[in-house]
Order: sequence, then C-alpha cells, then structure tokens
Amino acid sequence: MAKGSGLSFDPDPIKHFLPIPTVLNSFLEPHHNQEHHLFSHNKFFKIEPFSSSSSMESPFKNRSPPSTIQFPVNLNCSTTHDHEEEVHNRPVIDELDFFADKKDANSEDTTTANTDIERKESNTPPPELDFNINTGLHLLTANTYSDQSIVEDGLSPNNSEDKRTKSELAVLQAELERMNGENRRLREMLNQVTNNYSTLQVHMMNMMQQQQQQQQQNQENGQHDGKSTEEVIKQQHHNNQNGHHGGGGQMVPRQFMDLGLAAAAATGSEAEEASLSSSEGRSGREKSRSPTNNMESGREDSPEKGSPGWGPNKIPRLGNGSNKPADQQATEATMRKARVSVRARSEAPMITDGCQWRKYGQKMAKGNPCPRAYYRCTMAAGCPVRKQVQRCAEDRTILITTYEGTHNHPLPPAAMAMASTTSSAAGMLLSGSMPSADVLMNSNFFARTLLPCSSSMATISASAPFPTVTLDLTQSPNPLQFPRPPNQFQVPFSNPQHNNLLANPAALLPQIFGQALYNQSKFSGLQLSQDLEGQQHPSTLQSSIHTSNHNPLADTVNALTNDPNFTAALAAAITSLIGNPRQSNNGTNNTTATTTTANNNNGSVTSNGNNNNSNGNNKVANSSFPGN
DNA sequence: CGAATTTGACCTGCGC
DNA sequence: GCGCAGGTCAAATTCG
Repeated sequence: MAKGSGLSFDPDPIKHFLPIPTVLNSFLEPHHNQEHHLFSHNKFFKIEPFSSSSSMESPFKNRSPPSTIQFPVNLNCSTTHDHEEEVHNRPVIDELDFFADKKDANSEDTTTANTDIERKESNTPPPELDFNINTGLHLLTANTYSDQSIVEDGLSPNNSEDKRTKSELAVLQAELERMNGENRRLREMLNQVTNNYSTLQVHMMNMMQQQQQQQQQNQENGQHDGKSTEEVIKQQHHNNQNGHHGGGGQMVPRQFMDLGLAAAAATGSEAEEASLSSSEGRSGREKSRSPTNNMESGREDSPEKGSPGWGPNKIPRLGNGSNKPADQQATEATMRKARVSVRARSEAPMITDGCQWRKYGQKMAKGNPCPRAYYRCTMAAGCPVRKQVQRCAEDRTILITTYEGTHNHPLPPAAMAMASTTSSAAGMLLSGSMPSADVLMNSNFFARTLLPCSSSMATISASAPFPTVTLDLTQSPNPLQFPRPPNQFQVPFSNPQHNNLLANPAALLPQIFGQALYNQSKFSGLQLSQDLEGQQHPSTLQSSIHTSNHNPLADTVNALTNDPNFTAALAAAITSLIGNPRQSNNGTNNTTATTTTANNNNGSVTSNGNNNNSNGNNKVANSSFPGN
C-alpha cells in the first residue's frame, strides 16, 4: 500500500518543510506592541471526513487510501449550523487517521455518517473531490446557540412568539449576509497574503542558493586558507546580517538563514543523504538483505557509512574516508541525529501525522515498562524517516513520538505539519551557533505553529544523546473549560532573555492567533452570556477586523486563518494530537478544536526513564503495542 | 494470498 | 573483554 497509494501530493516541496508562519515570521517587519483583538474561530475547526461513495463506509477502512484523499478542512464558522451540539460532541478529525488502528473503524464510520447527515440537513454542497479546504469564515458575532433554539422553536403555536422568531430570523439573515461580505473581504486578503507568500518563497529559494554557493566557496577558501569552518560560518552570519536583511535586526536574518538551511536540507539531495540514518550505513550483511538498503546502496559518499541510525551509540564516526571537513561532518551528523519528540495524550497506539508507517520492531527500553515501537516511513521507498513510539513511563496516557530524518518524497497536506516541524527542528539544531534564546523562540514557534491554541513551549534537550526538540503537548487544560480573563494575551516569554520576541512581534503571531481562537470560541456559543460579561464584545472583534486593513499584523493573522496551506497544516497537527475519538482530554469532549496547553518538560524522550529497572535486552512485551 | 505485524536473533557502540 | 542497551532485520504469524 505504500507504493502508488495515489495520495494527492502538494507538488511544492518548499511547503512541506517551511510552514507559512515560519516563513512569515522570518520576513515580517516588526510591528511594535500593538494589542490586537484578532478574529479567529476555533469552534468549528474540524476536518470532516467525507466519503463520496458511501456515508457509512470508511474510505480507509481497509488501510488502502483512496485514489484521492478527501478530507475537507472545514473552517466554516457558520452561524447557521443546525447541529452544533453534534459537532461539539462528536470526535474531531477522524478519517485523517486513515492509518489508525482498525479497531477505530466503527467510530469512524459513525462520524462519517454524522457528517453526511449534517451536510444534508444544512444543505451544504458536498465538498469537491481532491483535497478540499473550505476556508470560508462565516464570522460569528451572535449567540448562535440561543438563536438556533429560537429558530427551532418557530413552530410554536404562539403567534407573538412566532413573529418574534421571524424577526430574529430576518436579523440573522441580515447578519449572515453581512458576514458573507466580510468573508469575501477576507478571501481577498488571503489572496494578497498568498501572493506575498509566493514572493517570499522565491526570495527564500534565492537566499538558499546564495547561501549554499557562499558556503561552498567559503569551504574551499577555508581549506585553502586553513580557516576553520566555524570562522567561515561566523563570517557568513556577519555577511548576512549586514547584507540582505539590513533592517530586520539580527534575529530575523539568522533565523531565516537557519530555516533556509533546514529547507535546503529537507529538499536537497545532500540532505537526503544526510538524513539517511541507519539503512544505508549498516553492516554488509544487512545491506545485502534489506531491499531498502539495496535501493540505497547506490548512494555514495555518505559520511555515515557503517553507522546505524538511532541511538547514543550510533554517532557516526568522523573522518572515515570522507573528504569533508570535520566540522561539516559533525554538522551533518547533528542534522541526521536531530530529533523531534512530541508528547501528547492519546490512547491511540500512534498519533496520526499524515504519513504512512510500517512497524519494523519493538523493544523494551530501559526504564520504561512500556515497549518502544519502531516505525519506518513507507510513503516512498527508501524514505529515511523513522519514528519511535513509546508511552511515558510515568503517565501511560502520554504518547511519546520521536521523529528522525527528513522525508525524501512529497507529503500529503496532512503530513506537512509534522514534517515541517521535524525538518525545521533539524535545521534549527543544525545551527549549533544559535543561541538558546533563538532555539527556544523557534521551537516555541513550531509548537505554536502547530497548535496555535496552545501555549505550549518546545524544549531543547541539550543533555540528550542527540539534540532533541520536545513538543510537550500533554497538559491540556481546555481553554474553553478554563477560560482565561479577556484581553490577557499570554506573552510566551517573560524571561528577559526572550525579549527578542518583543522586538519581533511577528513571532507572536501564532500566540495571538491562538488567543484569537480562544477568544472567538467564547463568542461562538460555547460560552454563553455570562462568560461574555466584561469581555470584549463580538462587535469589538468585528470592528478590529474592519480596521485591520491598516494593521499588517492583524492582516497577516486574518489571512493566515484563511490560508489553506496553513489551515491544512494546522488541521493535520491537531488531527495528530487530538484526532483520536477515544482520547481523553480532561473529561471534556464538547469542542471541535480541542486545544492543548503544554509546559516545559524534561526535554528529550530519551531521558524520560527515571528508574533503573532494566527490562533486559530484546525482551518483548506481552502486549502487541506500546500503548497497552 | 498479499500485506502488515510480531518477535527472536543479531549487530553495534559504550561503559566498566 | 564482557555485559548492557539501543536499534534493526527477517522469518513466522496474523489479518483483511
């Protein structure tokens, strides 16, 4: 099934590795200290499974993806949705998990059926084939819940009440028309941002090429001049800071450059080789046996020959026949070994990240009674990406997924989020000269990009055998359940060392976006009038949107909320983390966009063991999966 | 029957 | 050198 699965890939490789907000964050001019009442909406954020053939049959039931993946990302914040309660109470984003355990098939079918019923009753046209992202934002400013109940009560024999209902219905229709107009305007903004994004992509590509050329040139010079690579890199940084991004401060160009490196690594053949982990570098015995290795055996000049992939004991030997400078080899090794670990509460055996994995091993890891499962990406032959899945020893509801490597193939939109994170994190870690503040900011940005509703913060594990970015999304007090006071924009870093965020408010985009999601959710009917007391009125939000034409930051945020790429990535990320219908989330299940809040954790998954209870080598658990 | 999973064996590197 | 632990392979098994 891995081969020729017929997934509809995004042909643009850059998109797979650089999330739009990341790019924007790298380029946006600073906008200083403006508090925006940003509009967004998470109440109806959902990915509706849709089967064109049968509403009762999961299209992925047989683990065979259809010729075209159909998972419309519906950001439709409709005021006329007739089944809000259904939407809130049913699981989110089920069918994206088309690689999920087969045991989930029943629930998925149910969800699919519900979706079709909803669509029929709301006269929503069926989504088109192929990846269909409904980015229409029907702005919500009224209390739809109460309105809906009134409308539904319109059959009451009481005439006065009937008239009142009709009048309110008329008001609602007028409101709907107004919101449609707003929707159109937002679409125009989206087009504008999309154009800007394309321009930035071109710019970035040019920068990457320049960077690579300069790097090669400097390497040659370094070899001739005896200059160390570190000096060369420093000089490159200096040149970049003084060159292309004069007004952007120090952070922006370097951050851009690093991400550019990540993107280059993610797209370039060198990165493919660099990210190739164990398969190609194994012993001759394994090389001759494994089809994967056979395929990869044609690769040459891999500095990792003879060095397997994961593991603290598998750091590649330097200088084994390679003519690359030692620093560069170390850098490549770091790139290869850079890991991204995601901690998320899930009862599912594996979080859904949009990729296709094949389990190739399971072992008991020291210090954890739960077995660790090893997966390999099978979306393309020879894809070097692998992941480990293991439950946390302390809290077995926490699923720890650790990714390594970079995909060497196009990714479906659903997989872009995680791939972007992993490759960007790898690139981030590649730049060893990046100060911790940079790392934290970037990693935090990843987390916020993935989960805008989240106040999570990524952590970098420096003590781990490999540089590891850990996105801890395990602590998930639902903001819908525990609303923060209004106007409380959570500044990610109060630490003075993170003041660069204040200098670059664009980095706050996801945070603000998340807050906007949170705010909007409170106006969407989930939190009723009492919650609104003393809070910003929806009309205020609306007005802020109206004035956003003069506010680039708000424009950007608004546009991002409409950007199909961004929403797809966001949806994929949320799907990955909360897509499991059975997933417990502090007892709440009435949200379609469950948000998670995370905290700093102990960092790398590789250091999560805190007891010395060794389970022995090669001991396999009785259960079939680490989740059990 | 083919594909995916399971699981015991094996390899490698590190620490003592 | 030996044991340990992480990681991987591939035959056997299970599943659809």
